[in-house]
Amino acid sequence: MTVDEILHQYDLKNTGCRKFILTELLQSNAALSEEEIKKPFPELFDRVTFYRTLKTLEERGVIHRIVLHDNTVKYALNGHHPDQNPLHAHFHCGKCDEVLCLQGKTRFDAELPADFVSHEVFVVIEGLCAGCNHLS
Amino acid sequence: MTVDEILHQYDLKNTGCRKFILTELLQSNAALSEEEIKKPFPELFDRVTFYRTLKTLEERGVIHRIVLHDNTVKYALNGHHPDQNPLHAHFHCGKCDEVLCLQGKTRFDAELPADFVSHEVFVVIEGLCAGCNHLS
DNA sequence: GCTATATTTGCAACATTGTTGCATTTGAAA
DNA sequence: TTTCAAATGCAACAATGTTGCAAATATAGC
Repeated sequence: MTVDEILHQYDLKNTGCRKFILTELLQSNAALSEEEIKKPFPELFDRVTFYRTLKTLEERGVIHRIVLHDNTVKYALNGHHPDQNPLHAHFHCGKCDEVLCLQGKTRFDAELPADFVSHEVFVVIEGLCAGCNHLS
Repeated sequence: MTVDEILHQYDLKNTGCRKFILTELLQSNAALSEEEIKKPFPELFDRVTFYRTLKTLEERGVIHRIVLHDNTVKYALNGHHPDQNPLHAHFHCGKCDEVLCLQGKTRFDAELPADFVSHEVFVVIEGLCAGCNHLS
């Protein structure tokens, strides 16, 4: 799946900022913060353009936001197929700060109070990744 | 459990801002945002004092932060006994914005990649509470 | 390839929240 | 009552979120 194909599939114009963001996310298998995405060319696009482009990509379902417990935000591409799974689980390494999506492979149950309805469940696992775990 | 008892138990000075915040949290069975805590007396304490007091109370283990998927933060008292449970689950009503702690009553499993270690798990369930569910 | 048009972008400006330093005030122990 | 570490208020700054508007640009139709 190329960047151009993704943009076409979601009926989005092929603009510089979108191509840049999607290219960075495609190259990385970890989720990236706005700052991490910008890193190779910090001044290439205006702050506001970046902000609005990320918002658009999220609203159209191309990417999703991951909010960590320290209040920082990372972004990752959605799966190619529209994601029907209401359980969004991510792993955050407290040492190297890397964030991974845990697709499937997770299970969550909750007894909610009577008449409560659950729409989506967001899970963040804080811990150490394999690399950082070995170093310690 | 009174505010004074809590402060004494955690070996914290009995100051105005601390008493105010803990009183508000004790009265509410929902988690509260900084703004919601301040609501009755918005100008009673300086913004910075409020910020630092919340930080102190969190560091000392009196309260805990809940980071929602929309990036907002709420605060709630910890249980009286030091919380050893690494699973922190909360419910957020998307309509009335109320946040509840789900103590126990939740179960989470994840197959992490090899050699990954989990320390804490933060869960936020987005949905509708009983009241808002009935109205819709 | 050219034109028209809706969309995207950059800039300025402002809002909100997080954060630090420092001088003053205050809680509580002696 | 005195003393001192701790808490508070103020000023200031940083980071992030957000809006309005004019200029630039992607693409659909000719």
